[in-house]
Amino acid sequence: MTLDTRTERRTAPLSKTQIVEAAISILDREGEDALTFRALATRLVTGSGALYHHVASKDDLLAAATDDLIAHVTRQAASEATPEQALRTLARGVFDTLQRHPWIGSVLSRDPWQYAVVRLIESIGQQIQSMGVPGPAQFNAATAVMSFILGLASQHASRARLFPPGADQTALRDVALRSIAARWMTLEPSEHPFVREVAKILPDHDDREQFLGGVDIIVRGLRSLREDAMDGDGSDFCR
Amino acid sequence: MTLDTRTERRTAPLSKTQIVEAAISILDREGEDALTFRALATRLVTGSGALYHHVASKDDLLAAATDDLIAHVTRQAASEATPEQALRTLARGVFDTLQRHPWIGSVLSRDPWQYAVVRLIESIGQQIQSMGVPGPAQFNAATAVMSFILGLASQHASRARLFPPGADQTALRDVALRSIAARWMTLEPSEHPFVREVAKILPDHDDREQFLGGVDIIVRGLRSLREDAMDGDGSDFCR
DNA sequence: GACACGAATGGAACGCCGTTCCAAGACGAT
DNA sequence: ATCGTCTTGGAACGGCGTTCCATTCGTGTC
Repeated sequence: MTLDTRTERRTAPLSKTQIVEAAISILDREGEDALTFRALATRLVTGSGALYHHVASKDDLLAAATDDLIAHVTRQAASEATPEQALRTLARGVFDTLQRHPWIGSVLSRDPWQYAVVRLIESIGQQIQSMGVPGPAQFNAATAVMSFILGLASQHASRARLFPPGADQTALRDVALRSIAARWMTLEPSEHPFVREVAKILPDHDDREQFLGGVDIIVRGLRSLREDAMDGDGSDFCR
Repeated sequence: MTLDTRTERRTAPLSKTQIVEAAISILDREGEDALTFRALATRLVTGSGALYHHVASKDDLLAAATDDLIAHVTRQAASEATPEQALRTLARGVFDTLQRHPWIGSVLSRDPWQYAVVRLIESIGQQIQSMGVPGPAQFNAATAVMSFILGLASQHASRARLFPPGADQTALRDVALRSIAARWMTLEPSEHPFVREVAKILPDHDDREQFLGGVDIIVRGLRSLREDAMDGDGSDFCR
């Protein structure tokens, strides 16, 4: 018997870029959980099986989408005057990209060897080299910065899981922070002096400022590392 | 009609601690993916439905398991002489715990407001206060350290996903690192000078040393922060 | 001691997922 | 025109977290 219910075949062929773009759009507009091969197939007016001819797996798809966006960030950082500036630009760029596409956080922290991460390490490492961090410490320093960024990434990822896109993000964030601060205030005071102190300023804090504050601490640490190395060379400026 | 196939009811009652312990044991011995409510029910000789009377969801279960283990780490750090020592002990403790129970990494990075994370922030924050970091910067500093630790956590989590437990971990790690280094060496040299340099030392590096190196950088940054604040008080020692 | 009733139990069922399979169309080379 | 290869898309598979619910146990009340 013939299947007369079979739908028409598409005329224009599918392509990986096309699929990746559709995936990014779904992720941005409907959140991480909304990206399924069924949903993607519906949006591209095809079947889920067809997608597997262009994309090896869901992880492959997510890695490709993430790499697209991270590549854009590292390109920006490459054109800064001083290495410290470049490092800050890179950090800011990652922050803003995570803000706009928070699902990237999940992907970045899923596999530290994916190309998007290699891109970031390369970019960070080049700046650390130019900063004059001594050779053997360069790798440590670069991975420390990378770890810090990945930590940020996972925070953004769970923020996105908490409030999927659509609603007024800033309002939701405000409510959520207030409720967390309230919960923290109910904790045993003698065991949680710090957290209870923090709870007071939590609702008013600025994520971005806080992140850049962290970057500043690390940059200071790197400077200190370099100066200690220079001390060894007899170039102690403080004497 | 009566169902004669129905199995016997258990005599000793279930409890949340019992369930959490069984979950930890499965996670440690068979890996993250092996923990399913079906597997857990089989191991505890019960049905999956019964578990939901003691545990709200899988996330709840994972959070409870993680909190158990993290609480142990923060308790250790609390009894150190100097705050810098305590910070290092905390970091070392987290590292070693992640090494033994790498699935914790996934859980920690899933939800930054779970109690295990609050425990860590409190512990970090107390040390940062004693270090004399100026008030307004304390929160930034604590979350920076937390971010760094979460970054480490996510790296461990994906290591665990890469090689589920059972096999010879160190041998597998060695092979994996060598293959990654080899892949990095095939990258376009002009665009990846740093990563290709790193590839040479990658197979021989020590994760733990590297992590502690990162902690050192951050501690240096914190010292620098404190000294700048003291400068403002006229206590500049370098003049 | 009989009874009622809430809590605990455990197995079946639901809805969804990523992935695989494969019959059927499209199309270039011969 | 015919064949072989690549692409398509829908159905099917196995497994997941979770929900549902008939059954059973333990306990307080009369």
